[in-house]
Amino acid sequence: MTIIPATKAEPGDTRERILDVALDLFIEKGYDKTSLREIAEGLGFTKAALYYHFPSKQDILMALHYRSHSLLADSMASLKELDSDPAAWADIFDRQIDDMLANRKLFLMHERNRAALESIHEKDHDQGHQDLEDHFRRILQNPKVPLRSRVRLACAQGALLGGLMISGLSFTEVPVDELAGLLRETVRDTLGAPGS
Amino acid sequence: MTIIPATKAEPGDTRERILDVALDLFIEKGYDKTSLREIAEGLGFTKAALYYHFPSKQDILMALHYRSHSLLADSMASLKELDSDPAAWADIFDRQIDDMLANRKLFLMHERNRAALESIHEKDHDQGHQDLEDHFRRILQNPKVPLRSRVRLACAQGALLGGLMISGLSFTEVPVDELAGLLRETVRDTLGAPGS
DNA sequence: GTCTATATTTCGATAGAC
DNA sequence: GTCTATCGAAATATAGAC
Repeated sequence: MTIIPATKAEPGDTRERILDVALDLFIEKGYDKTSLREIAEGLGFTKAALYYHFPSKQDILMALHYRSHSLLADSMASLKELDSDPAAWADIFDRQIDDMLANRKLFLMHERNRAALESIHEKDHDQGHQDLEDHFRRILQNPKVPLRSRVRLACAQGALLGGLMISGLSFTEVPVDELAGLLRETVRDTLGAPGS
Repeated sequence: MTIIPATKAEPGDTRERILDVALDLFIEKGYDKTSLREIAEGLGFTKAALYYHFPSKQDILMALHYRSHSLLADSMASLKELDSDPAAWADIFDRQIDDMLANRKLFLMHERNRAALESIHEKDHDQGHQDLEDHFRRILQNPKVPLRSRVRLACAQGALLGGLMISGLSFTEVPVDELAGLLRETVRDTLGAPGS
């Protein structure tokens, strides 16, 4: 398995088209139950042709993972404050909400293929691949952070994912701005009042 | 595929032992990447013996699904109020929190195998199989319920799942009562003040 | 109820022509 | 860049003995 950087070539590129088709199928049927044959059929050519663009099926999933990874780069930049200061969490979530809403499908895929993603994630130690979720996990296990704050952090992350997942399916007609506002206010309440 | 009722025979029953082993493996590796051979090895006998107890691999997953289904039976009973009265939602979640905390593994499995569960869920129309999540989905698509309430409902469900999932991994040493209290208060905030 | 085979299928991956 | 053809592995499921 080789690591494929998340470079976006010009649109219409076969490589990107493969990822788009795979993304839809991974959401609809899940990674494991999606065969390369199905992906190829969705593109109008055969299974073997995929291997010109991706050395393995896992690399297709990896490439999609890197898409979301690069999307959250901005949120990642401000992660250092995350450990020490629970009061700053809400702002970080605010930024995340925008990123995620703009790319719902990517995170829907992530949500529906946790097992598959984690199994390739383990083999990723060669790269300095610091994941947003890894960072969350570390905070949640940090005994210096009050338990109450940790529970609320875990719930806030779940609330955001839950809201996005449902919104990706049920609230497609609602303007993103309105949705973002509602999510922001809800996540803030989940995190709790700063002085509570 | 046949439907297997969630009857609990006496403990030590092979059937239940199979489900326990399968539950652990489905959480750890995911349904798709867990082979019948692995399940059988965890029990000390061979793959073929499983087929005496379950007609197919999917039926093992189904049986586990029915376990969680029966666990939420109580919460289901009070679901009729759910559509009309957002103020009553918090109470229903309260009941759910207890049920889910007492059976974290089951819902952890559910969370990590959404794709697999949904694919068998579609073939389940023969049974009058009213799912809790189905019911939620219906409310979330009901235009009579204010959008703000629907978003908060979706987020509350996500918050609960997120909290449980993390707690199932990180907060194992925390007493359930304390955890339940924190989750209750957090979910309430996620749903929002009754009069807000 | 559990075993030893074995049947059957499907899929990921490769080789090599065009 | 895409094709045909095929390999090899792994998994689900079955048949029938004990």
